[in-house]
Amino acid sequence: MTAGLRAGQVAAAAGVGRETLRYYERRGLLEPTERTLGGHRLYPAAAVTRLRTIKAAQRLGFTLEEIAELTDPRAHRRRGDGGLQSGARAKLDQVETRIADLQAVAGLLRDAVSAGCDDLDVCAATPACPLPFLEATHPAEPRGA
Amino acid sequence: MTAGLRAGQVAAAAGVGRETLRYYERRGLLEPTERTLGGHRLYPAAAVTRLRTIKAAQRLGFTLEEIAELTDPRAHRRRGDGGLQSGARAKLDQVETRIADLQAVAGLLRDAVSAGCDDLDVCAATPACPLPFLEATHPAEPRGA
DNA sequence: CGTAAACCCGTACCCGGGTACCGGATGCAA
DNA sequence: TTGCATCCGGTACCCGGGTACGGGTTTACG
Repeated sequence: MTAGLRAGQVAAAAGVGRETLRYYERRGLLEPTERTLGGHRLYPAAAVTRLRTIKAAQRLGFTLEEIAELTDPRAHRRRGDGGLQSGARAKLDQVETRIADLQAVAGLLRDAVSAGCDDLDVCAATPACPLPFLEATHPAEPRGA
Repeated sequence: MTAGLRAGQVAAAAGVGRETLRYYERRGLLEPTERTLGGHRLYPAAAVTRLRTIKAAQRLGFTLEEIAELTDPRAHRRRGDGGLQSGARAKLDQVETRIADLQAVAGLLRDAVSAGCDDLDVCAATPACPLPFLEATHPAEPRGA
């Protein structure tokens, strides 16, 4: 029966902004809380843990939507169906693919540097230019550097 | 003195949408073209090359803004100042950092899988959980997976 | 010359993950 | 009880890289 934490306390404890709490509630990442008579939210202490969990998952590369789906108790996953396990494996695949892409990009950048490529437009015209001017091998993957 | 290519021809040849041509022109990536009397754009053949160059640079992880800056002939770089060289080296650094981050993430995901972590909220409460619930080591880097 | 396709411009919308702003209402302590 | 901190809800804005829409021209072909 803890009296409940105020929004600002939870936010400070979890290292997020107060607005973020409302945002996560809208997104279904935090359950709607108890309220005071006046309508102010009262969070259980577990909410702080929950927020840390969310942040940890984000650092692992999960989107908020994925986190909501993987950890929503109401969702269509049954207890112990290994939702997180398979989610983590799938995410690991994505991350590894992404690493491979970036390693290819790094290779190209090294080539461009060592080829002494000074001007993209000029370089594009020389046959020695190592850069791939072909149509996107797979489209626009490495964008968010 | 080629007569000039129509927007649709250039777009098709470069594998981009027609809207993208206008967008790039607004962004300063394509120079304003000649126009017909009626106001339709007439592109030189080089525009297609230019677009491929832009796409290649994007694949290397440059943003449109960086590309504009690195390849704008009017910009403050003088001919042969190696702007692209140093740009490529800087970008290479960024990419390598990103790879390292992602490798750390992949390691954590592997840990989470092999630890049999089934439920984030539960796992977070156990001391055996390998996930970092500390405050962001460096904030939110691996987001764009 | 008629008609359909291509093109023009401006604007709004999309994704993800928040942040900022606002006026008004509440909570808490002195 | 008063005064100030906190909180409420709704909405708008930010980043990057485009895409979509819609009404009005213009061009090209038969």
